[in-house]
Amino acid sequence: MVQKTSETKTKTISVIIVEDFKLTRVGLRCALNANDDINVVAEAEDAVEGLKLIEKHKPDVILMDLGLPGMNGIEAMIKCKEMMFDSKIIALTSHDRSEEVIAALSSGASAYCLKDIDPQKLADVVRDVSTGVCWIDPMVAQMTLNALPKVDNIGFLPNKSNAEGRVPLTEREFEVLKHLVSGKSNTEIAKELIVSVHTAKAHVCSILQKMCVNDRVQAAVKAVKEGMV
Amino acid sequence: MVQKTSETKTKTISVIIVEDFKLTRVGLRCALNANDDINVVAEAEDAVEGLKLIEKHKPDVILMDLGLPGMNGIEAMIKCKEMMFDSKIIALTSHDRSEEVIAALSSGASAYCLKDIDPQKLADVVRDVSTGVCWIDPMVAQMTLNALPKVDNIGFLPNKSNAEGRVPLTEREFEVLKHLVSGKSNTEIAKELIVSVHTAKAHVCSILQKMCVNDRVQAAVKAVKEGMV
DNA sequence: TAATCCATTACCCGATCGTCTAATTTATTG
DNA sequence: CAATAAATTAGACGATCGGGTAATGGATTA
Repeated sequence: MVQKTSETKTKTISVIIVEDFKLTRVGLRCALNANDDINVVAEAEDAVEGLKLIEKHKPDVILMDLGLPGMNGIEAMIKCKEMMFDSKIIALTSHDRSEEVIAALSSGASAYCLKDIDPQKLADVVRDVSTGVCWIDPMVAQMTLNALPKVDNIGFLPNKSNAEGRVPLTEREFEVLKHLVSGKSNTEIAKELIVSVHTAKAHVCSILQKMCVNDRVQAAVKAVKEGMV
Repeated sequence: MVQKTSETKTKTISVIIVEDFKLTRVGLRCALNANDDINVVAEAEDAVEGLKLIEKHKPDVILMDLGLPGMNGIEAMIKCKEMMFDSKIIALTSHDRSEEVIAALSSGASAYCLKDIDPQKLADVVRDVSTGVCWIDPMVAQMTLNALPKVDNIGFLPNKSNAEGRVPLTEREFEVLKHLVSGKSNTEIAKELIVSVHTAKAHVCSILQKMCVNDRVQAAVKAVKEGMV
């Protein structure tokens, strides 16, 4: 039994595998289940089935093959992000085409692994990703970094009033924020959370103050840009 | 003595630390040298000294603080990349400003760590990065991924009912959209563009329809996510 | 136990929003 | 020239928003 080195949490990480090749699927499951802190809770051989299982199990991590029949992995990830779980997605493929890598990572994947990855390394990635880390395979890391907008700005003075005075949102407020970002009105948010409109408004007000913005549009934009949701 | 889990190489990873705070420097060195596969070969307290040491030792991995006195970490990394060693750089900072993260990663860093990282985790990152992995701290992972060009813009998805049925915005509408994304009210937008509120409202209405959204929040989020602004 | 934070609900009020209809002017294109 | 699209302005409507203030119950913490 293999143990983690750095992580100290003991919580089991639930994983769903979406992969069309049965053999690969079995391989992935075995490799991951060999770790007692990782538990493969379901498997799917296509995106549609995968999405159902994801909605049902709300796993911590999703292993998503990109070359799926029918709906491909990219589309699946986009739909996956529309459902509002915070499952982390690992894109798994044998391709190293730049467009596919960028497409995957910009569509919801937090990690990109090539299929020749060492099984034990994959387990490490699953752990990393479950904590929110972005992990990109060496073979495609450079092309990904190259795709980032270049910054000519050599104006980096430590004027960060940002991280300092930041007041953290409560869990409930985060829920509200997610709905807010999706464009819901206070009434709709209230309906979603099964509370009164007054409550929703109160949360929104609190969010605006904590995020130091004047209205919900600024809050939504800031949330998206800073990856809060 | 801590051992790696996944990696099987036995080669020692040489590391150079560039960090102005002596205390942090000592902490980093101790944390890393506690691993027998990692060897801190040199330390510098500013970028100039760091570059000299890097040229001399050609380390596998460079731990680069971004907030250095004099030449900052970003500049140092750019100069570092001009020398053509394949040293991998880990940007180390306590800031989580989006611009700084993107700047670092697009200027040569393969990894971005916040300084509150678990020391043992940092050793894992050093190992990962030495193999070419791109590793990004959970706190800033999402904002980095958001900075990648969107799928729609790279035409990965062949179907795209989106790109086809999409009605293009006029120039004026784009102007309005930018202000809208920045959280301005119709009145403020009107003032900016030196038109009446009615005009601003008309444009916004038109934008909402063309973008197939119900309100300005959805428009703003969509605009940001799709990199329209 | 007292204090504090959070979630919840409620009411009020002015400001803003989104949609509608309708009109004028300018520019471009057929 | 005629037609079309874009930009502009206007008034009016109901819906929604954001900011106050205030109260209650539950949970956690000092």
